[in-house]
Amino acid sequence: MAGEPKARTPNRWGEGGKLREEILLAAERLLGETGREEALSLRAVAREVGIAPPSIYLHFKDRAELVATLMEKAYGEFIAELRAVGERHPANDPEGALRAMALWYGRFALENPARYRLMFGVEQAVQSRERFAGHPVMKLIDVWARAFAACGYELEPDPFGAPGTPRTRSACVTPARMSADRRGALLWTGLHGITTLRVTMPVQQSPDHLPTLANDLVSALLAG
Amino acid sequence: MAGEPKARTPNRWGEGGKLREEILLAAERLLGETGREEALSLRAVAREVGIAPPSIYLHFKDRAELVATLMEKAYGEFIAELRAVGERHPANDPEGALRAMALWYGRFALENPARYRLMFGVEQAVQSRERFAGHPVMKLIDVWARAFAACGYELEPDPFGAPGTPRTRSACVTPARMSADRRGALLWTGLHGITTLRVTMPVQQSPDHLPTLANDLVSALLAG
DNA sequence: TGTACATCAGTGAACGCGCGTTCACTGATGTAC
DNA sequence: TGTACATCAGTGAACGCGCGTTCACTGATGTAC
Repeated sequence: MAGEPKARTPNRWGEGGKLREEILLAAERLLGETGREEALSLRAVAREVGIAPPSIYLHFKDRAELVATLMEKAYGEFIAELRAVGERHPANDPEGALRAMALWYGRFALENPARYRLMFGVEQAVQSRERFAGHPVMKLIDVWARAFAACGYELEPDPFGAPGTPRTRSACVTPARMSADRRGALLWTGLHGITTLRVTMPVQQSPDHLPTLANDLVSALLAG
Repeated sequence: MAGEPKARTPNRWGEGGKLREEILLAAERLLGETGREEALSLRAVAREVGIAPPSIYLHFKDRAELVATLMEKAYGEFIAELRAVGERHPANDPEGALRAMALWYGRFALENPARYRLMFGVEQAVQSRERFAGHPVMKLIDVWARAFAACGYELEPDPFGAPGTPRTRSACVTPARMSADRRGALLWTGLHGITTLRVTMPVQQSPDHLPTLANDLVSALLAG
């Protein structure tokens, strides 16, 4: 009935690592279907791969380690692609690059909601400052800041240096000219807001809604 | 050891409804602690109230109905309070009202993450158009649009009228002057992005970060 | 060329857990006659 | 004033489920002597 439940033959000696990849791929597949990391169970992954549940423990310490691995993979691929989108634009059109990146970000979030949630969902909240140092999300913040810097705005010296670094007052009150970092943060958070609300609420479904909002947002942040 | 496990005496005749309120309050309390609707179990609620799990079924058809009730309550209170924040401002300072509302929105999200998630979390995604008609979130969209209208921007005629209502081209491409509705949508999504990312990533924890970002966002949207 | 042993890849059965929900019930309070 | 009955508020025990994880194991492949 249910296909071949016990067809699997063990990998050869030294090829045990192949199963690790199979597990990761199956987990990504399931995540794409169910949408929520919390709904991803080891037993479901095992079923998807066609192995016994304990076999997963040959490659991952526990469920948490599997999820962490999925997350790192997702971050790595996402940031690399976002950067690539910007770099594909001619260097003399930094604003176009910014718009293209914003649009790609929005599209990715809408087309891959599960992956997006895996990275930026509340479940994945970074608890401690220590774990945040070196978190891949810092690379993302940097990508946005540099994209604005390319448009002529100034980078802050070291926005993530020592915690409690005193900031000048002009950086806390609305400054005469917002830094590239702050513009980047506003763009990112704005895009995040647009896309997560869009996933949640199917409001104003016209297909050009996302591009329009994203474009308006970039325009607002390129002004002044 | 564990207090009084069977102290409860039944309510009087006609006062069965009291338990319903107790259940809702206990569920809200638990939600505030655990943070995630999915982690809210009927059995945990029953424990919190001090009743047997089946007693919940005297007042709610099933788990889904309990959660739906919690959500409606949260929306009602949230929107009423947001409106009130705006109305407390003098009528000749609509921009100040807008800033106050934006700030209150951000504070609420950060201080009540569980309630916020209950309303705007991805788990609560509105599936169908039918269920969206009359959804409380439309009231929220309206509140923002009217707040911008008070600042002198034009309201769209009927943004949520018949689906597929043809829009003028100038409303889809970046228009010469953005409508109050679109400004409202950008502000809402921007605030949503700022706050959800803030909950997730404790980046740049300086206490005035949220006010500054929110203020910058409002400024950007009041320009032009 | 044989054989004992180590290592590898993977499994079957079981554990204890908390869950949503159903069922038949208990005991107090009201009502009809 | 009594009594049979209806209604109300709530319970105890059980159901079947899927879960993460542990345990002792199987059987094939390599290695030392």
